[in-house]
Amino acid sequence: METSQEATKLLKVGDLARQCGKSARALRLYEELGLLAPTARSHGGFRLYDEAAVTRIRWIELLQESGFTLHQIRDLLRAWQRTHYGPDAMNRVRDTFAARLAETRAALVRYRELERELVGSLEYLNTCQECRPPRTTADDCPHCPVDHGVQEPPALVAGFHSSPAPGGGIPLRVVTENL
Amino acid sequence: METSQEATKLLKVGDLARQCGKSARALRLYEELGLLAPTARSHGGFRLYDEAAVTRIRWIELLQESGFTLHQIRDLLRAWQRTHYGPDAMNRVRDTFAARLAETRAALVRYRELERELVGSLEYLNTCQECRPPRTTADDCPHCPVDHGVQEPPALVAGFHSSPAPGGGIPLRVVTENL
DNA sequence: CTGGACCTTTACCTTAACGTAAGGGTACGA
DNA sequence: TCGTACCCTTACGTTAAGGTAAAGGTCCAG
Repeated sequence: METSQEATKLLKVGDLARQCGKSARALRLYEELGLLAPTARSHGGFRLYDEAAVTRIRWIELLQESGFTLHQIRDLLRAWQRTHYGPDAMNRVRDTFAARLAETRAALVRYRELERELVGSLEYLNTCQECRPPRTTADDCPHCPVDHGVQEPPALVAGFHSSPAPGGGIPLRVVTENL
Repeated sequence: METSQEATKLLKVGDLARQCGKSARALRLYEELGLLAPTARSHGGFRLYDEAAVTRIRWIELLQESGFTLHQIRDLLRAWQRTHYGPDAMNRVRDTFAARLAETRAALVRYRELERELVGSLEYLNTCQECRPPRTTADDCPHCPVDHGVQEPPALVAGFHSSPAPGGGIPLRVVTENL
């Protein structure tokens, strides 16, 4: 049963794809981008992967979820492979991670702000719920019986008013002499 | 000087674009998508905007930064405009914001995890810094003088090893009889 | 040795949010 | 009445990460 190679049964793209929850197309794309290579090809040209490929693909997925693009992952991989030839490449790897960390932290700040904005907007929309339809300013809702504590509409809500609906008709073609 | 209309000087796309830090193309796109409409057209067909357009654009920008797509913003706007005809549309607006809030919170969780991952990875890479080139496992770095406290490589680092460089040459075409 | 499942490459399609260019008209100061 | 800076529409290009199709070759169980 055992050939000259290891008997660790090799996988065809379809098998590998199923095992990783990816499409065969995706795996070929990864190869095209230099992220993944089959350990061998069958006599007839079929890609054959070993178990390490599974690890690699999971890793790619993880990095993708971390916000890296496939191209960045490729660069990262290339840099790592060049660590054989000096520490510069290693530094690039570390820098890339550091940059991503910075971006991640920036994203955290932004998302926290956004959360506050959304909560505020929802609060505003909810307090105004009984004035149907609710309007953005107190002026639009003059005899509103509720004394809602929220005064100025949150920024996310403030933009709704004004500006004609673009879907309307032909926008009036005003002859504005003396622009 | 004052025509029949308000004398609030109207802006041409270019002016508006400059004032909002957008391109004229973007503003036309917004119009095409139903997000923005000029209050009028000049005799010759030039778009003419009033100051409300600035507010609208800033709002669009804010929503975009909040993770909404332009199409979603359009839907939001349409729903709002239909609040005239019942509370259903209003509910859709509120639901949309609520959904976004949920997604935002999910993103916060993900990013917090990611931050930990990245910090861990950087820590790992830094402790291994003096073994040039650093390797992922202690085995790869046998006579490393440093007793680095970090043992197993973080997931983000673990995927570097193994798998041939796809850029290499023609991958060996092994005749694997008896697959 | 054959059928059907799977594989190969090549190549065009998709979505978002614009960029850029072409070909031509407009607004307005000098 | 220019000149020229700006505007109009139409339409194709771009990037990311694949999807999908076409035309054909391969693997292997029966």
